[in-house]
Amino acid sequence: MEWTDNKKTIIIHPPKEFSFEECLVFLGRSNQEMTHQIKDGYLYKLMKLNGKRILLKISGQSREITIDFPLGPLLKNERMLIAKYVWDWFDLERDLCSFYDIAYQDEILRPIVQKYDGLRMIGISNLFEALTWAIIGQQINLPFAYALKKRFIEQFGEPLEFEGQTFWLYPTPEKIAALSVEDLRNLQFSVRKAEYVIEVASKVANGTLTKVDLLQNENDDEIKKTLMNIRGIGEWTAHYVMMKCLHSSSAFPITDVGLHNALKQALGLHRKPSLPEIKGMSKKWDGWEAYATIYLWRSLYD
DNA sequence: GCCCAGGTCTGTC
DNA sequence: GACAGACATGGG
Repeated sequence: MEWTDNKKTIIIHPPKEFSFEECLVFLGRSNQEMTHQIKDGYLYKLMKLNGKRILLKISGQSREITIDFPLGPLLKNERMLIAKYVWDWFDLERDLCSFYDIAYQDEILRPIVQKYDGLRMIGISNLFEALTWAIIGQQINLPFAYALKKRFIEQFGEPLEFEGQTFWLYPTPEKIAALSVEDLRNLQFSVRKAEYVIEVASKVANGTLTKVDLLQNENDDEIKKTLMNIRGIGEWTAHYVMMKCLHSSSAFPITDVGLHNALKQALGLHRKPSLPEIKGMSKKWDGWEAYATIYLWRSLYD
């Protein structure tokens, strides 16, 4: 991790293959997003560290990311944890050179990685958030998924008012574990989805499901098995969470509808590619399937 | 009205 | 192991 600690401000020094602007486009893809906000080119993120609320105000220049703390100065240890958080958020530990090498050899990926050069896998560090967001988004269109998440956060999350804006902390597993199915039905969750979310909340709240434990697994296959033993987590969700939360570059939500549409478009097909076809073309992406997916998803919204 | 959305589970062959 | 049907709702 490369960063400079100026006490009031932190400056992150990302590796060369990074574009703050491209990441900002991704983060700004829905105006219903409540887990962060973008205003006047600044990215705001509210988080809680050891019970203390911290608001990050982030801006990107060509070779650095600057983080300010509008709520007041932080302790040295807190600043280090925040630097680490942002470093992981933008997946800056990863060396993208070999991905770009592979992608430039591939007819499908080449134009896309050229176009969105510097985009990185934006993470969801909070396991509970990653899991529930994935469950919420299952089988419904994205705008509706965002609408559900927005209601979920506004109903059960924690707000912070600052300079006329409201920032939100994601609901805690403890709070959600105590809900009834009916509480979530009121937000237009299906009965099934409500059950899944509450059950996952219970597991996280009672400590039987943790990020640390998941990362203790031997390999991605073991992590996947562990996740898929949980009700509501199938193949797609397991891979999504491995990408977004556990930093797996080879996770591959191959059944994803968005991925299918992106490939259809990239290849100029009249139908969506079949699973065997996708397996065939993804052989070239070995080890980088998650990044291929991120770039293909990106190609869908502009 | 019909089909498709960031799928998963259950029951059946 | 493969496959149909149910699940809830919104948009085209």
